Amino acid sequence: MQADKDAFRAFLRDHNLPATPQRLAIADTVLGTDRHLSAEEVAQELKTRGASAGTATVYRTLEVLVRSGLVVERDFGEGFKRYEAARGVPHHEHLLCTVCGRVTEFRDERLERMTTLLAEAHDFSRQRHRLVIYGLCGECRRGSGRASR
Amino acid sequence: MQADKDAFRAFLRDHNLPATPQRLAIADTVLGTDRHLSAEEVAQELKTRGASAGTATVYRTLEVLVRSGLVVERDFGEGFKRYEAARGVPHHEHLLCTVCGRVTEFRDERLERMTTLLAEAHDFSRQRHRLVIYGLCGECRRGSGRASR
DNA sequence: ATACATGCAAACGTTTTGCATATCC
DNA sequence: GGATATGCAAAACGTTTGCATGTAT
Repeated sequence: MQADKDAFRAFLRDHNLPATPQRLAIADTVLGTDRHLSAEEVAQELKTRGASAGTATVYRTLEVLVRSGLVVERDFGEGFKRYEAARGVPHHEHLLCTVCGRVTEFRDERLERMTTLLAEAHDFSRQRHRLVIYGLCGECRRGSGRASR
Repeated sequence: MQADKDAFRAFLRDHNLPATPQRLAIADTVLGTDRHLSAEEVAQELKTRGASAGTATVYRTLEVLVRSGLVVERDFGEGFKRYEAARGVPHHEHLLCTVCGRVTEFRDERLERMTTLLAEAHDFSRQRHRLVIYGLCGECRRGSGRASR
């Protein structure tokens, strides 16, 4: 993910966008975790590490990160969006624990093919798809619950 | 769908909920179409047919309809929710045209099974899943576009 | 009669925007 | 120095809630 951080600096440079401390801190936060953070969580995380940025800056920087391709925006129907480091990983699906909110990723080739075929069967040309499986993660099922994430 | 409307009246009766004209009009609107309406579209549709209801009433009635099981709430990540007549149809997936917003449904048994297996493979116990395939519907691909839906 | 629904307007949580000020290059 | 970012507060968006009033049974 150091590579990603460098890539972000390069992106900023290439687009004549100032590399401000806020931008770099936000990028560090999002690119340095495999969690799927909400904008609010990003802001909190910043404070934890001593940095900090106004809400507007957080949103605006997340937008830049998404444009750079280094971060992907996700909507799991929770009423807010989450942001995930792209890590050059191709498309994948998500499992969302309905108790603790933990997000797990997985990739399945069959699914990729199926969605294309299913779309065609209904006279659609597939652009992308999104699968979220809601359920209980192992920890929560076993009652060894934790607060969140 | 007349059956559904009757079922809603029965639901109201059984739960000692007054069958107000607003509730019946909203139920008629949602149960009488196979479209996936947003709350705002429901309100507009009401006006079109001479009826009308305040925003709060629309939302509150949609909630009752969902509780009755006659309507299902959907979130396709568009920033708002849509409401779909359940029609006794079991779970199904959705195709969403990214140009005109048209929603098409389909059912696939393999997918049902796959999601359960995929969840298990990741130590999750599946509760439900949501698959949305985004793409171009036939009409929009052929350029015979239409305004919305 | 009485419990419940309605409509309005205010509150909500998330995200966006306007603008004066501060910062990067 | 000049373009661009920041932070704040206000607005926007879909949705929810409080409350005075109206209505179904």
